[in-house]
Amino acid sequence: MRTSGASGRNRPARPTIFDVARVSGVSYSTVSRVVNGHPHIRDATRLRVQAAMADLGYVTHVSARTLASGRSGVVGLLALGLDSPFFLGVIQGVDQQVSIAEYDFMLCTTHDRREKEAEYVARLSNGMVDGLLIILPRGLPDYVEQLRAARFPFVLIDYDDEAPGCDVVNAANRSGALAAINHLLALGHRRIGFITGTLNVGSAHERLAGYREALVTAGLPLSRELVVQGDFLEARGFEATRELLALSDRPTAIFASSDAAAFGVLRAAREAGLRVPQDLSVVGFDDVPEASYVAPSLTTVCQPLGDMGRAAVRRLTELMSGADETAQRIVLATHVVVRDSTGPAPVG
Amino acid sequence: MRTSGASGRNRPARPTIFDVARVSGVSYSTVSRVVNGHPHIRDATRLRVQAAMADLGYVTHVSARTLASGRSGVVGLLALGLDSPFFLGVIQGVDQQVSIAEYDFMLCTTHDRREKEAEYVARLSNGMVDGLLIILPRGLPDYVEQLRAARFPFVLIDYDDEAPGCDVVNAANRSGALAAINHLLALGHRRIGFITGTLNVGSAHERLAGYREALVTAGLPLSRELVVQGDFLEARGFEATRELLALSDRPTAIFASSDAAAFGVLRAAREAGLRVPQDLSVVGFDDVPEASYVAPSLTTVCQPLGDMGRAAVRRLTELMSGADETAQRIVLATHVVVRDSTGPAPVG
DNA sequence: CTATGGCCCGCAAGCGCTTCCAGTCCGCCA
DNA sequence: TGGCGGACTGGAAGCGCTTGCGGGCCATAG
Repeated sequence: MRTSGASGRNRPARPTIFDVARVSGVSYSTVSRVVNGHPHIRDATRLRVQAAMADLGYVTHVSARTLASGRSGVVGLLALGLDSPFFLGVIQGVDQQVSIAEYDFMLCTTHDRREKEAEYVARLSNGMVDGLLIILPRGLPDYVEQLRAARFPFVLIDYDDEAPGCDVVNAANRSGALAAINHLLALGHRRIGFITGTLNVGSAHERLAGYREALVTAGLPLSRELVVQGDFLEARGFEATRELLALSDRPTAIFASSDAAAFGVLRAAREAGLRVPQDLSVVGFDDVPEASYVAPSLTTVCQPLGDMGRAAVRRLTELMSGADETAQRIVLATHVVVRDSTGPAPVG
Repeated sequence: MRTSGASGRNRPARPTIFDVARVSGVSYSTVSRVVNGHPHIRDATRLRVQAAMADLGYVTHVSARTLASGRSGVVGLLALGLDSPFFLGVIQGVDQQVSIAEYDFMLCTTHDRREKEAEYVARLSNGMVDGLLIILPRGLPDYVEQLRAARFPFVLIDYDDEAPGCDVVNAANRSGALAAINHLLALGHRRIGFITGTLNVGSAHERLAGYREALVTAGLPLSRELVVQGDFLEARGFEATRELLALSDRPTAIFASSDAAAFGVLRAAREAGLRVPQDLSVVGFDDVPEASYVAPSLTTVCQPLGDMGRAAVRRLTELMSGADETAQRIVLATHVVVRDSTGPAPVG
């Protein structure tokens, strides 16, 4: 008879299904069936087994189960890092929905070391997780094609480019930016500065595209000088604003690609002695909590980060359960939240 | 000869060490040795094997390795949720250090369902992870004792209570609060309001204790009315401030147990027409990025969140590598960052 | 009284890997 | 020239679990 040995370590050995089987007087496969809720188990047997499990404190060994069944019950999330509120918001939604779907959740960050990504993906997709969420900057890496070829379930998040055959969830970045600019146009602004995000990120491009589209539609010129490269962060937002305010014909409004950057705009405006919104209107993007309680509170584009995470997980669970429908792109709506940092353009 | 079957699914089968062995003409155990970098492998053999691995795109199957070796190479982190900047800061540090230590990182959140924690811990500690970091609110649950009994490596984070025999990493909450109050006292403040955190969290208690200690040391009375229950969040900070400002003898300074709550204080002060810091001084706790760029910028107690995460991982790796020293409590220093939200107490 | 079929349940064969235990081979010393 | 030890490699067992297959068992039908 097989028995659970102490496995060399001096840790007390955990009971296995064999121990449970012995105690409850059934075979180990019956124990396995009880654990997995299979039908065709006599109630009396099931109860005996469950009692024995409780007695011994049996806990299933996830790796063993994974190895034998080929399913791990874990969803992986691959992200660059944990710094921006964007990641965090998405991750919260993911976390929530994953737990609802009764999966576990493995978070992997690559810290910008792009070359490690492929390795991670290979390892994860090889038995570690049943499905993968990937928060992907611009540009489809090779491993995406490999995942597709291997028919491994995965969903890309915040990927604004073309991704043939891939499931994608993202926010309506372009139309959000467009709506923000239209809001400013409606207030009479004609010279509107734009601070971009990190341009190796798809969403940053789309926001820029929305800005341009709005201006073009309104028949306004696209001044190169009004678009300043940023990086989503406060410090750069501050500097970029100084550049914009130094222009001979300074803008009356500034749209930043993130709330953090917009906070930098506010700080630069204060420093320059400009009142917001009387002298300068400011719009952000994200709608982080702080946006509503700084002074002046920030007009911004609300991006449903949590919803994106949840939607991605929902789609992924569909894929994992074998729904082999054709790939879809899910775009979640954004909307402008008008607060105190925007007002009518100054006259003259 | 063993061969890697298609295992039933219609996914292309991943190559195993058997395939690599066949291609490179060695035995599978030799392949395993090459993979794990064992000594006593002839260079020529190693190269042949490595070439075959590259050829076939071999990736080790983590569950199989875990099952066979008893080590998973994964560190688990158990937290209530991902909402507060506290968790996030710690998690970033953890993430960073885990990756340096060449481990993988599994994040588990319990969403306040305390009853699920024990289950999680049991599953994780049973082969899923090699060590566990636990961000624990007040009160030691049973499973901690079980982990200790099983000699399973784990570290508690932000646990300010007694935890005999446990490794703990936390910030100097009490002395941080004490220093903050002393800062206010030095500015001449005598009536200082305090907004607590969620009191089921150890650190919230310690901050309160620091507040009290500072007042007592200064020979000032502890007015019950000056201590208002909060929850670390902005909205409650706002309300609590309204209560404090409604007192007949209103405080000239307010210390909030978190920066978010302090932002609520600032908002309430604005609404009440009070100038900060001329009419009211405000101090927060955490030093989140926003603290430095709101107006007025926030005087706060800086808590080295990332360092806490890193320290916890370092300690955990020690424990996992068998350094069975006696448990230690690592307390990381906090310090007051003086900014614009505090000033001399108003005269009269 | 026996054939039939549905419930239950046990056995064995793996899942992909690590690791102990024996080898084999070779160079070297006596 | 025989033996010996070290470097290197192969085989087998086993980690804890799932699952296909087959065989008991009982009730019902023939």
